[in-house]
Amino acid sequence: MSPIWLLKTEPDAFSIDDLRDSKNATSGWDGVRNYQARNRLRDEMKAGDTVLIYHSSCAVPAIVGEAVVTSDPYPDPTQFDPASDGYDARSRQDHPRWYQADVQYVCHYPHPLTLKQIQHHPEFADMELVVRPRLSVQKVSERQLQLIRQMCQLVSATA
DNA sequence: GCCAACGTTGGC
DNA sequence: GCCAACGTTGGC
Repeated sequence: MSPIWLLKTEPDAFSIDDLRDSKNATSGWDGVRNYQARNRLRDEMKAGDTVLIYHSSCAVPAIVGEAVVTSDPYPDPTQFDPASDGYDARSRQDHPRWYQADVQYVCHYPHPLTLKQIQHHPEFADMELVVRPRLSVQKVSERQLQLIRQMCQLVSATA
């Protein structure tokens, strides 16, 4: 079974609204600069995978909606761009260090699931968001996905 | 803005 | 390969 992903983003930098408003409602999920997150993205992410979008470092940290992976992983071009925050002088064109995948907007949740709700619900006690909050590419179980959709009053997403 | 957690770097 | 110093993340 393909994994369900939770991708963290700071809405001040790139929010789910920004994703929705991107061309074709699709954007490369660039800027992952952590090896564990990179390994997951590069080695396990596949086109068609379901994505939950999480807003961090903001007034109300929460899972705010869904997206879908629309490409297999490929090298993050910002690592080669000296003008980019994501620039990495150690990256070589023939040996990229950082990867990304394309992600397409699916929906906003009518009622985002706040971190506070997640922390207080026993079903989410073993969620990576709770146990390893800093990892920026997380996995969510099918059971947790269904519960998240229920709690956000979205029974079925059109993915 | 603070600070705890934790990932990365680099000297040895 | 160890580990201290340092940098970053992200909730509060």
